[in-house]
Parts: sequence; C-alpha cells; structure tokens
Amino acid sequence: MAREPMTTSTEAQTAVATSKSQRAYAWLHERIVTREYTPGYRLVLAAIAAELDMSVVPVREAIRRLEAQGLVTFERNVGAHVAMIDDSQYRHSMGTLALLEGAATALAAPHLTEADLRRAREVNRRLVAGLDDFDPHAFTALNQEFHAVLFAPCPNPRLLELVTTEWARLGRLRDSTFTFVPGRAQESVREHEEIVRLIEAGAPPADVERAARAHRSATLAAYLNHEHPGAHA
Amino acid sequence: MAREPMTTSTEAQTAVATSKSQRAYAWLHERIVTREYTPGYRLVLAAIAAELDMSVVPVREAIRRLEAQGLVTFERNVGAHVAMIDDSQYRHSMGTLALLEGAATALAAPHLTEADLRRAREVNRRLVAGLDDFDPHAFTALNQEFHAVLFAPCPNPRLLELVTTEWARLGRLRDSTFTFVPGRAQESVREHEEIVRLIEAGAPPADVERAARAHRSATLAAYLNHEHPGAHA
DNA sequence: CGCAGCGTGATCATATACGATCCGAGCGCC
DNA sequence: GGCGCTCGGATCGTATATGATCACGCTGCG
Repeated sequence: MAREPMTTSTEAQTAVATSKSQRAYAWLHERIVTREYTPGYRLVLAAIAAELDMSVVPVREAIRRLEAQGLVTFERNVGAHVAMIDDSQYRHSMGTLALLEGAATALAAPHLTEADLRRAREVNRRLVAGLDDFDPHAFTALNQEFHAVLFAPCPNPRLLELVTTEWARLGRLRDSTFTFVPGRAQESVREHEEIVRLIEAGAPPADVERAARAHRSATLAAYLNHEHPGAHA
Repeated sequence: MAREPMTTSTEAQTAVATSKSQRAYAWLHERIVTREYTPGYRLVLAAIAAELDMSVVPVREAIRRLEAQGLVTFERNVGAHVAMIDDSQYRHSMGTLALLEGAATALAAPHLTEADLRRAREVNRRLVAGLDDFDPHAFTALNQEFHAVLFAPCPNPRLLELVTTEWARLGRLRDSTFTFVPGRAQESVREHEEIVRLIEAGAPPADVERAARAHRSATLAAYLNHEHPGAHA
C-alpha cells in the first residue's frame, strides 16, 4: 500500500495537514466574528490572497463556504462583502435564537453540575456589578458567557450548532455589538437569576424552556421598542 | 484521463446570466435532495465538471457551499461524498426539526386561510386513503406536503430557512426515504387531524406549537423504537 | 468613452491517495 | 527434500484533489 509503513507517513501528515483553503476559511471566519471586519466590509480576493500568501483560488472557496453560512454576501462580478443584516432580519434571527436557545437550555438543565450553576451565578454577579459604570461591550460578552454556560451540556449537538450559527448571524448587525438595550439590563439579570433558580430547583423542562425563551424574547422586544432610531445621532 | 480539448468557450452560453458555479451548485443540490445521488455517493470533481461542460474550479466552489450547508462531506486529498448521517445524528436532527417546525407552525397558524386549511385536510385525506395498499415513498411525500402547507405562511423567514435545511439534512439518512415507521401511520394522520382542528378553532399558539412538536417527536420515538429498539438512553 | 481594477473560469503543475503488480517468505502437499 | 500455493509487503502507476497562473469580460470611475 503506502511506501512507508505508517510511522513516517502519519508523522508527516499531522505536521502539515491543513489545506490552504482551510486556512483562508479559518482566518476570514475569525476576522468576521471578532468584528475586525465589520458588516459591509468589502472583501477583495486578491488582497486577502496576498496577505495569506496564496492565490485567489483557495480564498474564493473559503468565501463560498462563508457565503453558504450566511456570514458573507456575494454578488456576481462585483465581489464579496461581510454580511449585514437589517432590523427585520435581526428580529427574525433573534426570535429563532430564543427558540433554539430556550430548548437547548432546557435539554441541558438536567446535566448541569453544581460547578456549572456556581459559574453561571458568578457570571451573573459580574453582570450585576457592571450595571453602574456601564460598558455595553463587556455586558454583551458576559451575557453570552452566561447563556453559553447554561446550554453547554445540551445533549443535542445539532441544536448547539444552530445556536452558534445564529449567534454569528446576529453579530452581523451593522452597528453596536450584539444586543444591548440600556433599560433592559436590570430586568435581564433578574431573569438570569430566575432561570438559574428554576434549574436548581429541578423545574420541569417545559418551565425552563419557557423562561429561557421568554428572556430572549423580552430582550428582543425591548430592543425593537427602544433602539430602533437611525444609527447615530 | 485525457484532457478535454475545449476548443470554444466564447459561444452559446453567453445568454445565461448565472455564473457557472451557481449552475453547478443548483445542479448538485438538485441531485442530492432528490436522492439521485444517494448518501455516501462519491462526487468526482472532474466527472461533474465534464458533465456540466466546465472546469473543476466552479465545481469545487459549489461543493464547498454544499459542504458548509451539510449536504456534502469533504476530505482533504480524498474527495467529496454526499453526506451521510447516522442514527444518532438523525435523532438529533429530527428533534431539532420538531422544535423548529412546531414553532413555525404556531407562528403560521394565524395567517392560514380557509383554502390553506382545506388543502391541509385534503392532503391528509390522501394520506388516510393511502393507509392500506401502502407506499412509503408516497406517504413520506404527502406527509411533507401536509406540514409544508401548515407552516408556509410563517412570518419568520429565517425559521423557514432552518426548517428547510433540516429537512435536507434528514434526507441524508442512508437507507429508506425520510422517515416512515409502519405502525405509526394511523396515529400520525390522527395527529394531523388534531393539529388542523386546533388551528381552525383558534387555539393559543402555545397549544399549536406543543401539538406540532409532539407529533414530530412521537414519530421520532416510534422510529427509534421500531428500527432500533432499546438503542441509546 | 476609455481605462483600471477585479471577479470568473480555463489550463497547467504538483501532491497525495488508492489500486495493481510483483517479489519473496512461509507452509502444506507430493 | 523438492515443488507449488498462498499470503504479506514494497514498488510503481494512475486517478484525483489542490493550488498557481493566465486570459477574458464585467463594472465602476474618471
């Protein structure tokens, strides 16, 4: 079969097994989700190829995948841009996230350990601590962490995959980071507390799901009522 | 393998406005969802390119997109295969579909017209009629149509997108078409009837959602018990 | 209205994996 | 003990993916 039994073959493989199109994909994905490339940013194939020291071919493949994933929009003969969602798409995506995350949290609840719950409470405490002297960016990050802790042990990997995708999608909103609605913060952390309490008390999955879903939905509603006006002042 | 002479390239196709990679994508997508290319089928780039009269480059881009969508698996230096899901993935995907479709149906309910409901009933009648003299393939198709009618007017396009994706995914099960469990059919059509009744009666969205979700979950449970009794927890 | 930039796709060169063939050793049979 | 059969393993060949370069055409801008 192979000319070398398997030792050298395996060794050599593991060292350089990553293809260029893989590298391009990972690189671009990273830039997009971290918002280093903000929504609407024009992606020039040749420039990216040059930066990564490869030709345009692997870059195009990477962008096709990102397109299928919804992170990039592609226009024939024009080029690629980092995807940008409008308020309507944001609303729909957030509604979907509420659904997915609510279910994931309910499914994960029985598998949460004491340590997990302590961690969730700790994160929520940090959220409370940040309520005065407010930093939207930090709040958003902690908020995500809180939810991630709660649904992480969900036994349905497909569901987790969709939740992740939806998060990435929501991050394509033009301005601001993720969601943050000033008046919502206090209410939000209270709901967090309530969700943890329900889980700890061993509430029925349906109750946990309803609470988690309602929490996201309320955030969405607040966002729509409050933050709708045009961009900056 | 001899290369194709490829004498003329600047004729004939100029009328079509769609790019070649688009055409390749659509063509492959079609073949896969119709199960003309069954799960596990090896996709050879050069062969597809020859069939579509193009080079491998657009085909590769198309396959990358299909990969991101989960319809195709890609292995470095080995090639692409039509994605194949195992029972575990099927279970998770079906659970997710129950969730998504349940919500979509509940959201769509208020927008269903008389005609929609008539159509749903008609489709279900055809399902009932097919109970004796059984054709799993036809039953599956009608079953999908029934559900599609009910959630079509769902105002959340993102949700519909995910439902569609999940359907395509479920179709990647190696054997048989979609789901069909012999003993389930009668029960299934009764539940269909009940769902339509709930919607017609203007039941609360939560009730519609619960019924639609439970219907799919029951189908899944029956599938698991029948096809793999006592599998998993 | 022409020029420049850039996306699109074909061709070519290279790397890698899989399969076929061939060689030599172990082993049973005469 | 000699002969042939079979099987493990290496070498080579071919099929195929991967990526670079080049030619062409569209689009936008002056």
